[in-house]
Amino acid sequence: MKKAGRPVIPRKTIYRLSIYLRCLARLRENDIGTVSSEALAKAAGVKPTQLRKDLAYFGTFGTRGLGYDVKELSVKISDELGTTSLQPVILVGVGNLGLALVSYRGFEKEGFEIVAAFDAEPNRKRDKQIKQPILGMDALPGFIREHAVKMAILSVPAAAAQAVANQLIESGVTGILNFSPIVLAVPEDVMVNNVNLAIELENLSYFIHG
Amino acid sequence: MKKAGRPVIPRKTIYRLSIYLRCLARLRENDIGTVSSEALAKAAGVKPTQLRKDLAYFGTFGTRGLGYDVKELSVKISDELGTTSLQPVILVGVGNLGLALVSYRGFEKEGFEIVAAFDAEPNRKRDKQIKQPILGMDALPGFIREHAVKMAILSVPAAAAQAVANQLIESGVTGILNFSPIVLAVPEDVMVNNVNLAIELENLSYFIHG
DNA sequence: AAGCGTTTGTGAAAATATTCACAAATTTAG
DNA sequence: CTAAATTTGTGAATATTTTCACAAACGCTT
Repeated sequence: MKKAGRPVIPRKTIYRLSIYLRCLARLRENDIGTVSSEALAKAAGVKPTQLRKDLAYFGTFGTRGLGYDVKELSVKISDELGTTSLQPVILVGVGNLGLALVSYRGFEKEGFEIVAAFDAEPNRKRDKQIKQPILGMDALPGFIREHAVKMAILSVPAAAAQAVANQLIESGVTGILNFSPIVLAVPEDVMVNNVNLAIELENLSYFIHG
Repeated sequence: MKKAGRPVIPRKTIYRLSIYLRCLARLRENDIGTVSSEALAKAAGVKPTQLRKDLAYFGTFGTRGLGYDVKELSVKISDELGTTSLQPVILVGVGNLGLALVSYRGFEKEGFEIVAAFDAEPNRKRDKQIKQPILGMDALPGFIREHAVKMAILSVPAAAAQAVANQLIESGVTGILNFSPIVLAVPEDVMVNNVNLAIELENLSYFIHG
């Protein structure tokens, strides 16, 4: 969470930048060259002023009276997010969900590649063939160090999550996308993003019923 | 997002209530009868004052000098979230991810049941047997109305997402858990929770590299 | 029952985030 | 070239969320 030198960009803004990037990609597919903050904001589901403020955190890219160049803005946001180079990612916990995530196409399209998967039972019979190797947990530390892996997807059962997270961190992982339904305790310099599907549903449930 | 009810509880608080509920469940499993806001907050990864403020939105449940009764607080939060009764949920889009979600055990444990799945190609060969029926899209409106389904999980390709969402809404769905990587346009009274895995990774990537 | 130590509940303050309002810059039309 | 029409960028104003600070309430011990 340290960002020496440059302005510190709020986490929420970073989230929205990712959304803008996707909207821009669609505009590009439709051969649209320029877009106003109003149009882009609408596509992203935010207010135009918010979009402009978000961009203002790291530069000024628009042309007054005209809008933004779609291609240029894409590149600038991409640069800022650091998504220009392919990131190696590993996945730990090849159960139901893990198996689906490994073969999820959405990742590679966005510059991430799951290079290997790990599981306590690597040889267990699984419903699906995947192109990545499934390795045992003993191979984890070596692999992380050897391939300089910084990011991991954690989809192990709740009971094992903290222990596995500790292993990951000790071996050098600093970013964890956590699908386990527990709150991980991690050092300050390690970033955890939680995705808890049950909570998302519960949340929906609340707001639709009152 | 508008809430006509008397106690307007922020969305973020609702999120955290779900987290507290899970922490309390673990305390219960360990036969712990009471817990202080400090201990519970630590388990949930928040500050004690935030926990107390969150609870204050809908009541006062603690005993000064002692803390909270684990069982009682669980019930109170559960009541507030409305998770006490089993909610029927449908899933649309039985691809890679959809298939995993249908068989994900985390949902039922939390009071949700995926009662049916729908897909444009219901009879396509799939890697996995599931207990729910996979129906064609033509059966969607009828099913929703007949079973009074209010919540849906949307895991169709981006290109189809908006059209399917429209169908869902027209048939009576008011809460959508959206896994498609696009921003859905929906009426005010429909709630959408987005889960975008690529964005989560991108977000991580940003914060670990700086 | 009185005093001590603990922990809640909550107004007030601080920190963040969003929205407004409008000048400045630029395009487009005539 | 000039004027009208857009649309950005941003300081100021709001709104929201988090944190602080501390009185009040309770259990426990003696």
